[in-house]
Amino acid sequence: MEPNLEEILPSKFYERDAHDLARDLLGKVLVRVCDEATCAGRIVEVEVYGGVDDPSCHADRGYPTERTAAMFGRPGTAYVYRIYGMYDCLNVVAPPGPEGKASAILVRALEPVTGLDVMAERRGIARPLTGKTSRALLSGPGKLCQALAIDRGFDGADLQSHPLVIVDAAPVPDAEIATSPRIGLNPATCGASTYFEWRYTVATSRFLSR
DNA sequence: GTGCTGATAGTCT
DNA sequence: GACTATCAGCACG
Repeated sequence: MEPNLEEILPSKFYERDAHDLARDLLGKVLVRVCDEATCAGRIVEVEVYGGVDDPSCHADRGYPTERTAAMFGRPGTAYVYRIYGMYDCLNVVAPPGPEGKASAILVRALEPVTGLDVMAERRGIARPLTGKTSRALLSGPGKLCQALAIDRGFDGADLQSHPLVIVDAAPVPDAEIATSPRIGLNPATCGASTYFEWRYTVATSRFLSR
């Protein structure tokens, strides 16, 4: 079904438990409006961070730093950080957990919807796209930020106003949602949280990060 | 298909 | 000074 790129998700959508929110973000569409084109992708993979004690969460220490301040902001805003010196990653800020611990949802992969040409150009991928190269457009947190031209300028930005919004689309049935451990965590520093199944994916999608 | 390596710079100790 | 919520490219089977 074709998403309505005008139907922006309201603040109320973000006002609930981060895990419920993460499940319901699956299937919604991230829309990036820029001069060249409107680019959009359907969310098919997310991970929850924080909300409770979670050493893998950047905000686990409980107070904001210059980098993590946005994670302590209003639900439905963006937290964008740089990783490995070269990639930016987009998170959706979620409400804090019961003990006031900050929480956010990392957007890990999207299924291309519109603006494929512009996204391919930003990613340095040759056109025309094939099945294989279209998969490479948005199948990872660093990749999707590159394709949608999302950088740390969006840190703290509201996801309910252009040029970056999340719009409504058909929900994903529970039967199609899979959970698994989060990607890239280090057991030495993250302990048991390394194995929490806090990664939510649309199991039927061929556009996942792995 | 799997697995390893290097690139790269900001953040916190 | 150590570490990192990654990716592309290459080797290998």
